[in-house]
Amino acid sequence: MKYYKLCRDFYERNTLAVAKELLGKYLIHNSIEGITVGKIVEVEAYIGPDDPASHAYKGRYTKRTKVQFGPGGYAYIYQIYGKNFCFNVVTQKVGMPEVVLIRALEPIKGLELMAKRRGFFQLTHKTIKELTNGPSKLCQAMGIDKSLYGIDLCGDVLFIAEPNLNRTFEIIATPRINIDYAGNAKHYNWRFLIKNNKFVSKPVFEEERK
DNA sequence: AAAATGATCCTT
DNA sequence: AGGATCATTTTC
Repeated sequence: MKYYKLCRDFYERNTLAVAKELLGKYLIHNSIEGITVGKIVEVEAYIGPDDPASHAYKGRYTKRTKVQFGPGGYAYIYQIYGKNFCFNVVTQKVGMPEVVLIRALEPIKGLELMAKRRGFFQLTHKTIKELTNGPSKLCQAMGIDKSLYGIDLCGDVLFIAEPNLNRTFEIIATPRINIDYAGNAKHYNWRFLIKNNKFVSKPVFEEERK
């Protein structure tokens, strides 16, 4: 497969720009079990100390959020609701704790390994759709857990690449999911997804669009 | 030391 | 629509 790996310069920019440009890119994990690849179809931006939905709100610096404060292009992985992991890419420069949460992938390669990790016994249209259509589902399918916390995405284990293809698509922006506690920020359209893609975590209905 | 809180998932 | 489930953070 031909692709162009994204590195520091790509990540250390405006977070909303990075979020939108991540759509259509390939997330690749070279693990001991094998290689898995998924196309990014849904993301959310979490933008620093002023964003009430961000783990770094008001500059909160803990063992968990530490990596957010470093340079862009590193993996921010955290555990939520006990068993589930979420994978984010750190954006912007040192001292700016901003990230993009990867919320859904379209499975591209290593589907059998993904199914095995997800506990599915066979690949059908139904199970393929359930492989990576959610932030924690994709972590399970891709073999991403806390052991990869802080890993450099400019390396060869876990990284994002631009595929050598020229497909175009429309981007839809909506409010972020499950952040009702975030006050006014819950209305910001900081969730981005590829229009009409079947692998997003939650479909966007026409009547919801302004 | 104890309580509160989920950037979710799965089943009903 | 609700329960599971437990690491992480916050509060006392």
